[in-house]
Amino acid sequence: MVNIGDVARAAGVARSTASYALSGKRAISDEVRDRVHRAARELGYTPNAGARALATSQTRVIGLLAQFLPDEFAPAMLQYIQGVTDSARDAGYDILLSSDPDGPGALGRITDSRMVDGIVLLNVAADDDRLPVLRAAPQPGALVGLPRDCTGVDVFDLDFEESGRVMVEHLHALGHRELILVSQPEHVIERGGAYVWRLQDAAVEAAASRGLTLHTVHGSSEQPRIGRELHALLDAHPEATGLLLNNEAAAAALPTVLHERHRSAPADLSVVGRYSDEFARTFSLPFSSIESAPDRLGRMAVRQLVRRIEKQVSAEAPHVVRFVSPELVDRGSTAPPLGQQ
Amino acid sequence: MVNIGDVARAAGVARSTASYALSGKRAISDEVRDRVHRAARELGYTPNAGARALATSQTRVIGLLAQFLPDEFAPAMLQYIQGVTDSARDAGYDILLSSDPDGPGALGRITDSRMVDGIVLLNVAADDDRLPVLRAAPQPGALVGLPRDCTGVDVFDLDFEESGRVMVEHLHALGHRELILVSQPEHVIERGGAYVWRLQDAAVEAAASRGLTLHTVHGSSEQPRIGRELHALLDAHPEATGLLLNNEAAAAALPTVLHERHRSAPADLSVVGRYSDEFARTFSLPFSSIESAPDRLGRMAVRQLVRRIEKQVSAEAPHVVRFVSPELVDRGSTAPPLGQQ
DNA sequence: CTGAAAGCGCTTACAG
DNA sequence: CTGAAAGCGCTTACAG
Repeated sequence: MVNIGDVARAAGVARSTASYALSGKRAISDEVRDRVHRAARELGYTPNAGARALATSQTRVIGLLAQFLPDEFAPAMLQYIQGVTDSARDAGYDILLSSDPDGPGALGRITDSRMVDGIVLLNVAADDDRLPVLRAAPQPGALVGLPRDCTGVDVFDLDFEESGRVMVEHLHALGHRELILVSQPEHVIERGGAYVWRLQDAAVEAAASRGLTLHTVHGSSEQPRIGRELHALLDAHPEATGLLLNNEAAAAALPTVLHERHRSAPADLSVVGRYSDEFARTFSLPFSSIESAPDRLGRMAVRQLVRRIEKQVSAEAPHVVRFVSPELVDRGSTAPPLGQQ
Repeated sequence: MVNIGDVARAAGVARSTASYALSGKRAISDEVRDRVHRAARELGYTPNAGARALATSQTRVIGLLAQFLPDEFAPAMLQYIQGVTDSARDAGYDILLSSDPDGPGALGRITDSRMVDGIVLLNVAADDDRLPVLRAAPQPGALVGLPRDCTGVDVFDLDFEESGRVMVEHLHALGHRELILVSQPEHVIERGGAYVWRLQDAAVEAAASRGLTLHTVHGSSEQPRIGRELHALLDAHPEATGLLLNNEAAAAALPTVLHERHRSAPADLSVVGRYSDEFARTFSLPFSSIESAPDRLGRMAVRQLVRRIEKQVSAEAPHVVRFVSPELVDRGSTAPPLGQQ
């Protein structure tokens, strides 16, 4: 393989000159620069990444720690990965993807061996066991998801509290008085999925302050079980006129459930979910929803991470905790309840 | 950060001795070995990946070239990525993930800079423009998907021809005489998605040789359009009693379509798809299907790639083209046609 | 504006 | 069984 020595020789200059001509890090006469560039092109020169990393302590690689959890809905996960991967590429970084079930172990190995310049953590739990490792690492880290303790990392997440409020307020404004909220399974909470109760608690409070009845329940994340649960739920609360879904699997199952009950939204039931527009299209979901913005969150995390890596923001600059405001995407699945139109 | 010199000093030996003690590549007295290992552990030593790569020309990283195409069904893609990522980890390799729309460019950059020891190509087209780049690269490559020309790479794919035959034969054996096959969109073929016509041609031939009527059609890959297309299709061929789906979006949309028509499988229509069991569970699809085995294919590709990387198979050893035999997973969606039970 | 040299942190022949 | 040294391919102070 051709190295910088070959390029230098072909251009008739020293290796250091070839390096500077290529990087542009110091003034070079036009003539020499052209000769070096031509030689590099003709020989098909690409710098050796390992050597460069060794010399500069920079790899231009970002570590992406994802976890494919059996109780998470995989298609929803993919969009975060895409957002991170795409924006990393735009910023000139490659992605080292780890889905090792041993998150702390994989993270420590990747950071200690200096394979990456920074880390993006997906699927962050309230007391995420990867966080101590990340804080001890020399590289900066950005999270998608809100942990209990945000010190030492930049954090990005959907504003789940506000999402819960928006859902309730939207249906309240239309005249609904009895609602059901289907959240993720309970073991997602046990694992530290704080977004579940963040949305739920806010929804409960918003409902209480408006004198609404709100039934809360944890749905399964598996098909076809969640379908049966939805049937049971609608049977149990025949008076409820509004359904809130903070559970992707429930949203994906609902169209079939409604068909089976010969019901439709919004005629018989107003429905508001919480998922991305991409998700809605993939599953052909006709329900209005709070946009969960996975691509945007991934993009924000990478941007801030790159700023830290490239010292565009000082290491002492305070870390940010930034929430994306929920936006209700109207797909026409809500209306005033029956008898109130 | 602690390096091998620190470990050697702490253990009171030379750096070379520390290196050998850690790698076990030559005989070391028990006492020295223990001292070195203890020092490494106490200091928290992890070798610098760039330095090691520079010295050994091995990175222990595999490049994974995926493409998120707008006309591909994203959830199906994720499973291939998971299969590759998981088995790479099991073999002791990390994954560098690229989803750059400029496949050849990204591939060339990654291979030329020696960031990876080998390459896995996903989503391979008949005349894939990444293949010339891969063949010119010094690293071995493994593909998931069959290109027209397989020279210089190891290839793994589902046996789509046999899949088409199995689908037709299965329904023929049950007594069906008129079938419909819904394939992927036409532009998937134009882009080089050979699996579309590989399955279709084989199905057409199998049907012809048995005197069956087989209507073939290209379905869209978007919701809700594919749903409307399915309705139109079933309207157009009221005599057809069997439906074959080589189109994930169509499979995902079919339950709703059947509900809307007050039809069910297998009572009114026998249905056979081609997708993974994981996919069936995610979308709660009740249709029997040819298992597309994305995890298994990803695993096979990585295994063979690792064998080449680690020279367990000589560089001259002939490259393999291996097909996974289709297995029909019975979910009870096929039966003899109406009036023949 | 350009070059000779040191150094990044490893591994591995070469000596003993 | 162990050590001193060279070398992998870069970048970047240091000199001129």
